[in-house]
Amino acid sequence: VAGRAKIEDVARHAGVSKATVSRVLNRPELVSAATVKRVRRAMEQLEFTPNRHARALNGFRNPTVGLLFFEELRDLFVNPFWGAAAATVYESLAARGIDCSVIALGSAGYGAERFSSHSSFEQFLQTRNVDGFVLVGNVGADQEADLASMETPVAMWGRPSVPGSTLTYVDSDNLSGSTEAVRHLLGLGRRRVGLITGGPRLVASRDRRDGYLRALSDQGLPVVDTLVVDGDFTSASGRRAMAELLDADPGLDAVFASNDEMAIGALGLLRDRGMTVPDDIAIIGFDNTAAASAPDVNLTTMSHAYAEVGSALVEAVVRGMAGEKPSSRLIATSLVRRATA
Amino acid sequence: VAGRAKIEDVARHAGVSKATVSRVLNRPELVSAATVKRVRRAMEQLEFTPNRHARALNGFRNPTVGLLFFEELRDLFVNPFWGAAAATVYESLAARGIDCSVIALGSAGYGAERFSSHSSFEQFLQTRNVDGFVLVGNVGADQEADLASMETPVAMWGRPSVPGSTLTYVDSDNLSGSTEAVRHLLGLGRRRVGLITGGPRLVASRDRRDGYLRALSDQGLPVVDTLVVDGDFTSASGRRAMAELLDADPGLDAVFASNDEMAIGALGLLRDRGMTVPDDIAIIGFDNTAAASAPDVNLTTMSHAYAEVGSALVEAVVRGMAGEKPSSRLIATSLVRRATA
DNA sequence: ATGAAAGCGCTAACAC
DNA sequence: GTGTTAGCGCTTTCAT
Repeated sequence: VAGRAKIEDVARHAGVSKATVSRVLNRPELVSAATVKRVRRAMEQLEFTPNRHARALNGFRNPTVGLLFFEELRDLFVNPFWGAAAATVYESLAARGIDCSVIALGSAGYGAERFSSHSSFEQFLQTRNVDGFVLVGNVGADQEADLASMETPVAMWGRPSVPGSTLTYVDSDNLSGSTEAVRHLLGLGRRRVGLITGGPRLVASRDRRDGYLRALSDQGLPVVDTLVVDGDFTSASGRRAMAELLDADPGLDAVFASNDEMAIGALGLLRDRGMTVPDDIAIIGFDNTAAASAPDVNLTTMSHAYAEVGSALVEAVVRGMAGEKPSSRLIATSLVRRATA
Repeated sequence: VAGRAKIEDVARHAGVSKATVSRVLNRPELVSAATVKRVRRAMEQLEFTPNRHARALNGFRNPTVGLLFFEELRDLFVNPFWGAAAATVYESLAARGIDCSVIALGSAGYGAERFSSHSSFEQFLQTRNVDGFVLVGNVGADQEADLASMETPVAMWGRPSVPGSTLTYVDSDNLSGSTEAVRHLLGLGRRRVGLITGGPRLVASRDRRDGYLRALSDQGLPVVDTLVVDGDFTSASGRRAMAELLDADPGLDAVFASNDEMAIGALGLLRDRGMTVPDDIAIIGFDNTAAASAPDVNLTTMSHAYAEVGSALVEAVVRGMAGEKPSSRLIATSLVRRATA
């Protein structure tokens, strides 16, 4: 970064003024073709690259959005769902030429705990000097409120947990999706279907449970309490939950797991017990992560429209950056039929 | 970003000059305690946050390093090895208060193909205005050369493929690691051990193959050509390779897979064929990714010292930013004994 | 210990 | 079409 050529050098080299060089950079149509050419050549010779900070200082937007990730960063890279989510956001950003600065708030990075007061969290974000934020992960209620009140545009992947939040969000329609998942099971003739939830804490988890309940009651089927078991979205918890379900009702014929990882954990247990899927028990997951399509898994699941959610999110921040007030969206999921249901 | 308080506002509010406010920000020891206090209070009241671009323009380093990822971005978030690698780099960066800007060069983002000439690639990187780069993924030879000649410090995860490259790198000692892996197999009394490689293209893959060869020849064992099969680091290829190996030698008693994913693919095939691991065939992988430790996998494998590699990489760029010429490092791997060998 | 003033590299009126 | 000039928000001599 030492001794980089500046606009003034280029100007001297090309025998024009700084302003002309600047115009060539930003609005070449205002400059005569010959001059443009001369200036461009000078730029190349001097290996000139504009200083983004100087441009930014003049209100030039060198758009950068912060990909704000809550919870441990490792999960961003390791948890298949969040990884896929982040990847589509990044790709939409890149397609629009927007830089992406990753900001993880897991304790290994900047622990969210560090931000006691509203203002210190906001300030932390302010100093990043990005033009917008896309939120991914499980945002705490406090931070959700802080974020909603910032002037920098923000768009969140997933419905806000705070009722009446004004935060712009894009989410998969988890309620309809899970309803469809369970209906699919019922359509297969299954009548004793269990649910493995993702715990009571997360909105997506509650939505998926509600879909399960709705599908059953739509068919006039009773909800059996012991057939609803909490997991925590990890494969190990799915395995445990599956065992519990089998204890509760050995005649169980189907299970809806609230995500693929838990479904895979459940599958593992069934395999170990020598049961066959889907003949003995049909299994359906949610998310359609990469692992679900592995040849020895081949899990039937509900898929997010990943790319669509990602680009809707990016569109929302971009609109926000343009001064508009973007609206939230719910995006349909789709059934991916594979071998387990 | 509109209407943010600036230094001048704070100065007026506190009844001092801009210079004093700036001093409070950067070198408070030069300002009287009382003034510092007054200014700080004014800052809080006005929710002042310094403008990073203005500071940068004055040579203030607001360190940001670019995490440059080659190949598809999805892999960063989805491929377990690269994900873990990126996470440790990010964490080391965060621990030092360095911002991280992710730049993926997969075709879905900014395809590396776009950069025909040396200078256009360099220029692309220049405009990111970061202070250093950490390279992750499989860097092409051309880009490796370009990167090596940049003034911005660069540190790469993995040995350069170009012989004699001056690029600073940090790598796991794949050669010793794989030698140890195969020795472990031999120590178990196995004598007919197969190798699933990651293909001839990648340096790490070749190093791991060389380790296999070395371990065998150290024991005076012959290398059987048909027991060395190419995969491509995916689970599916591991599965295929395992089948090939079994065809070549039904009496095979061990396999070293060049990464965990392929080992897991191989495990799947063996399971489907009703063979038991490790009794019939012992399997050892490489990388120690999260999947290897899953309860129903429990793969014996060679682990990278992830955190150490990540922090060595960050230390290297940081030294580079300080004007030093950092040196490359090779970091030892370690055997993680689990159920498959 | 504090203030005044000159830039950092660039953009955007406003003149010519 | 192109040049002149005044900032953008901050840091940093140089005075006082």
